[in-house]
Amino acid sequence: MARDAGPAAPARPLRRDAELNRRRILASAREVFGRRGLEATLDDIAHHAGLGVGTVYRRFPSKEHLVEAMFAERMEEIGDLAEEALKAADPWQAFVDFTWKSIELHSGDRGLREIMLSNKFGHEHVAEEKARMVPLITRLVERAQEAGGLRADFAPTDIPLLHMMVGSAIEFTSAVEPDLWRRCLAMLLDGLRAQPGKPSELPHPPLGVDEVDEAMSCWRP
Amino acid sequence: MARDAGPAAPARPLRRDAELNRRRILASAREVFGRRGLEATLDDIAHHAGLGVGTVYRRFPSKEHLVEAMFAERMEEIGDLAEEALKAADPWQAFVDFTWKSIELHSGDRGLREIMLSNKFGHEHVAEEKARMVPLITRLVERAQEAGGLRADFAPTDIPLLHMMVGSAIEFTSAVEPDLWRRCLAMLLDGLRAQPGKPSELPHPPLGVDEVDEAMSCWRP
DNA sequence: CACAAACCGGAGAGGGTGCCTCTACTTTGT
DNA sequence: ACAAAGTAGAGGCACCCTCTCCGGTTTGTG
Repeated sequence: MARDAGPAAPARPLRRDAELNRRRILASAREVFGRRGLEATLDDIAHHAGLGVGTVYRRFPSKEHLVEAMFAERMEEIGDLAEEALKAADPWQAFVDFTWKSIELHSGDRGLREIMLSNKFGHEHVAEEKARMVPLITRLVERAQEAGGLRADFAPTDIPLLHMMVGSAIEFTSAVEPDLWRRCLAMLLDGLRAQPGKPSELPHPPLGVDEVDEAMSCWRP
Repeated sequence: MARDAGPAAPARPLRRDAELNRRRILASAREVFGRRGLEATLDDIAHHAGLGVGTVYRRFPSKEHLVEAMFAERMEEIGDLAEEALKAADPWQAFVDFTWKSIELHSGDRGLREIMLSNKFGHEHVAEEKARMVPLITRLVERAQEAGGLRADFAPTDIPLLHMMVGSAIEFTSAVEPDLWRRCLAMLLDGLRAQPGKPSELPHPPLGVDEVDEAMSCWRP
């Protein structure tokens, strides 16, 4: 509120090596948070970047700050997706496309999923981005319903649930068959149609029995 | 393998107070594991039972053993459910009923969900029970498909995924609206029909916007 | 080139958690 | 009444994470 120097006041540019390392840290964080979720430690991120922990803390005051810096832009992408979807001609198709694309964005990034569905991590920027999406998604849902594509009893607040459910399928199978969530989402979407016809063709074959076993061995609550 | 005295060799019955406390421990474990999942500590369980930790360790050699003792019978219940469902007349209805009932069994018990979907906890007995269920569920699925109720591209290995997905919805909303999973499962099942008609009536109203927010605040990855 | 400012590495402080043990004390039941 | 069985819960041990500190290195400017 009373922060004098805006974020666009880099008093002096970073030294060349420092700037290079800053980028290394962000790249490493993206990968490590993506794979292991926000529970990954800054030590992990530092070492994965080939740096010491101190270097990370010199650049980012805390883990929170790094997380915020990392995921602000990715959240924006999802918001943009919703905005774009509202411009599409066919409202049902727009809804379906938005769902596929937004989950596609999650799919490789466990950290992003956690940020989106929990309030415990991001702060201002992340919260703003979430708030921006509420009316967009509401509109998207209403349009799809008015057009008779989406079942009338679906509610905008079911969207996070949907992301949660598919997200858990992603987490469960990612070690074994990282694209299997497409199968789950396709079935789910079949259940959301107002006037369902034949079941749609599933975009991914089922797991084998042994793969289920492996998934159960990798997954931890 | 070379364990001489079978499990049915209680050399001497427990002292009266000890037996009472053993039951207190199991009851407490059931409740605490159910609410907090298997990450709950034995200290928590002991204190919730009004006992000291030492008492718990006198009765159960380790946390693992307590978990195994706790959940063996509940796993059996689910297996029995599948067996029973195979006797029902209408194969599709049998499939649907089994799904509702088995998830109903999970719904209040986070520990049970974790046991079922992860291989990291139970040992022998739990694994046996899981193995017993495989052919039962396969048969249940095949019958429902042959009867033309269940979509033909559904696979028995999709069942754990389904449990996973609904389970995550339970976890996400349990603090806010513990029965909301019924809504999710109803939509999911609509997506599994071979010849869907109108969408089924949802058994639970949607969350409110503020409830979503609360769920996001309570939920942790 | 020389030198101050900026930067790096990583050991370890500080604070936290959980499993399990150990012993002085209490209860049971013969 | 007394030995055997049971109990409480403090604390040992091992582990983990965030963040700090400081001796040594790099950068880029005068």
